[in-house]
Amino acid sequence: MSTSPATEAPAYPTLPVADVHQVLSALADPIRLEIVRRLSRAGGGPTPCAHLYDGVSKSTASHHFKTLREAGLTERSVEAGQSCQRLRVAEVEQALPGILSAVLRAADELTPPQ
Amino acid sequence: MSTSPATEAPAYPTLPVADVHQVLSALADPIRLEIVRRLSRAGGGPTPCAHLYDGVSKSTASHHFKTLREAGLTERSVEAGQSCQRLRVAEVEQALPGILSAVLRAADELTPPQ
DNA sequence: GAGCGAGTTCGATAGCCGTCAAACTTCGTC
DNA sequence: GACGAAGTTTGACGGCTATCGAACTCGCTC
Repeated sequence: MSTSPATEAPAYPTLPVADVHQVLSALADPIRLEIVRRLSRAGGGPTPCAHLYDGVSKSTASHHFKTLREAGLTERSVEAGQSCQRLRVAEVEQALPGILSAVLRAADELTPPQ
Repeated sequence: MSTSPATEAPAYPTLPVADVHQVLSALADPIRLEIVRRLSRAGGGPTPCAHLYDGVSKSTASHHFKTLREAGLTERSVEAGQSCQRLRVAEVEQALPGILSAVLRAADELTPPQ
């Protein structure tokens, strides 16, 4: 049944940062970690989905976006008609201090950005 | 074939600290993270296997020990006839600075020790 | 409003992972 | 040497998860 709100849709809810297990699971997947890296490099602003992944299908990427969102690592927004993801740096840092920055640093040492 | 060294057995080889993906996967499992927490609380010394887990069978625990060892997080030794595990704090800190300490801190906030 | 492009959802599938019991190994002890 | 305790390995099983194509939805644009 289509509710189709006439005013505005909050789209997808932003969830609280999950516990350490769920966050580590989310970051442990190479594709998801790469998404997080690109979001981080984008400076914390909303980034269009299409810029965040390579080598997997759209449906797979969408699944990973959902996983990251459910872990509270990202949130979704819509900018000029296209779906964007944003890394919730401050919220994650507050909930799980030091983890995100340490993981991003380690990933950069493994495979430096370009 | 049993080589049975007369001098001393290095038992199981200590592996290098694995990449960030494998380490995060190892730490993402609740039972393994609890093992790591107990090893950390033991002050970096070798700790008998039996003190490191509850609620799972010996074989499952042994499987988790192996996973941690393969990620380079722990190493095995034998003290007075019983098998012990040791958390490789310094090695992990050097390979992946900040990750282990941040994860342990987050775990302590989730469920404080006793 | 017809068409299009970008994302998401839906099934379906294959592989991985956590779990256990049972068998085996290796100690130490009687 | 026989027994027992502590760990490990093996084999099997169930559930979770990453993946894809196809169908669907939602905004734009013409």
